[in-house]
Amino acid sequence: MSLRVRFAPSPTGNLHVGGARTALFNWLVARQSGGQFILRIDDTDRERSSQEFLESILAAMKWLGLDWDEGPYFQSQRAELYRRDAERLLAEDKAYLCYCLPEELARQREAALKAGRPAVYDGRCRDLTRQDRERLEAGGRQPVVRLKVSRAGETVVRDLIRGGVVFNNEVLDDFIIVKSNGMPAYNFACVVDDALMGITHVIRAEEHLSNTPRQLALYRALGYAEPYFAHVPMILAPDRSKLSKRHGATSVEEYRDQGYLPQALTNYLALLGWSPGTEEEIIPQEELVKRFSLERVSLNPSIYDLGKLTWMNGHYLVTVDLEEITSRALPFFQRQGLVSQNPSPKEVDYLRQVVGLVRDRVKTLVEVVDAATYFFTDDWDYEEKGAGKYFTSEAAELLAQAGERLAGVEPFTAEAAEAAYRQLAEELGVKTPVLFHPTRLALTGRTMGPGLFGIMAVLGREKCLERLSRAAVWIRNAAE
RNA sequence: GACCCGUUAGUCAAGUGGUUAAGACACCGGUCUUUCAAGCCGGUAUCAGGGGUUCGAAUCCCCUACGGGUCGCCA
Repeated sequence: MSLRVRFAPSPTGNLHVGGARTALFNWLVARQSGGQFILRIDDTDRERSSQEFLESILAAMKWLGLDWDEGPYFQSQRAELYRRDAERLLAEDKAYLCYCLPEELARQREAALKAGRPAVYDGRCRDLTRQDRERLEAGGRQPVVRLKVSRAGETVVRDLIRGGVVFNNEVLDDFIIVKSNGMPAYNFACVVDDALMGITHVIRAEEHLSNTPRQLALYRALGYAEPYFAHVPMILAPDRSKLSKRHGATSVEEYRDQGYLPQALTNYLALLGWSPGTEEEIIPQEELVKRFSLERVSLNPSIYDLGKLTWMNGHYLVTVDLEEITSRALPFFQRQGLVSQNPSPKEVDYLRQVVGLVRDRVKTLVEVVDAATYFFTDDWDYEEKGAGKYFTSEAAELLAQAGERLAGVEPFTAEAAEAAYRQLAEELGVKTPVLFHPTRLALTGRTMGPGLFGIMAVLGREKCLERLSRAAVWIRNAAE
């Protein structure tokens, strides 16, 4: 039988980096084994689920290249399935109706916690008579369904990552499987779906490990085959707390919008909690598919390190096809109004040259834009410190001469411009930096950036001459 | 509080009884250079603590400490 795994987010928030990693691990296992990756939406919480979050999760999955073979299935549309199994459990006397009110339960729980007893439900509704039930229902109470759970013995969770995890069944109680509004509770819906969908490996975050004995009890009560489990460690914030908003971006879409590449996020996330066992760090998705294994997933939670992600992003920024980087960068330029909404092929070609020039000195697509604004607009000032240092009256003369020299360069290429510049420096008896620095400032307004002659070639002769003379004028004005 | 999982440098981590305890990010230095990066070369820094077991422990066992998770009619 082929392997079947699933990712089951609940649409109550955006796709979190932790969720994304869980999805990635599932996807890798499926792709590696030729099995199926199923997407299920756990939307039984009607209050908190929203269409907006659903779309955002789907978009993030697609952006990461995590395609699914089946689904998305929606738990909200599978009520019949849960009802059928709940009724079966009731009929087989493996479950019962409970009329306790949430407030009563909360009070009991609190008291138990305070007294140092395990906070388990005492099973007081287990033996309600028909008369009891009728009386309570007449009083307007809507029952929940609870599973009868034996508290004898122990339950062993066979986990592919941590081996057997033993739980004393004392910690269990008759937990709720159907809420009073008729919706299935998480553990129940999850087990019914996983079983009915033929899920063979449940790969999920470690926070679910403590829930697993409950789910196992359900598999057994329902007579369903148990899957393999693999609980992957959590991803923590730098202060070792749960990753949250106050630690910065947490959702995949935020990273996308901040100019991170899916290649980088995928690679980084794969290495958070998993290691190939070799010295490699840069492992693209296709390679991950071949190399990934649950056995090599680590047991300890890992801390999210934005710095390393950023480094990796910088790496992918220069190694991924220029064509792809350009098209990913385009919306960032458009957002700044530097490139039109429907760019002509000529504009795109220009953009490609610009991106090619600046991409190896920045880390994100946002930085690509920041590093390249002067290619698209003349609306900037000279960097103050640089102007003080390089825009001397002598420089004005040099820039004027450089302009004259550039005017005659044919064809106007980076190589030809450089040759002309070096020759000019020699003729004037100045060291090349003396000529280069003011030129860079004149052309870009900045003291740092890509190779000077590459800039010239992309900018074009006309623009260069214009900016050179503009700088010369500026210097003379400043001198007065 | 109870239960479960965990603990190798600031961070990600390799390591499965005998290693000079890999590698990467970050940091520091050097090199290259028209600038800034990148690249290249080099450096600082790690086995939570305590007991065992053993000729020998980062590796096996126990305790403590610390961190995380669960204990919801959230998922």
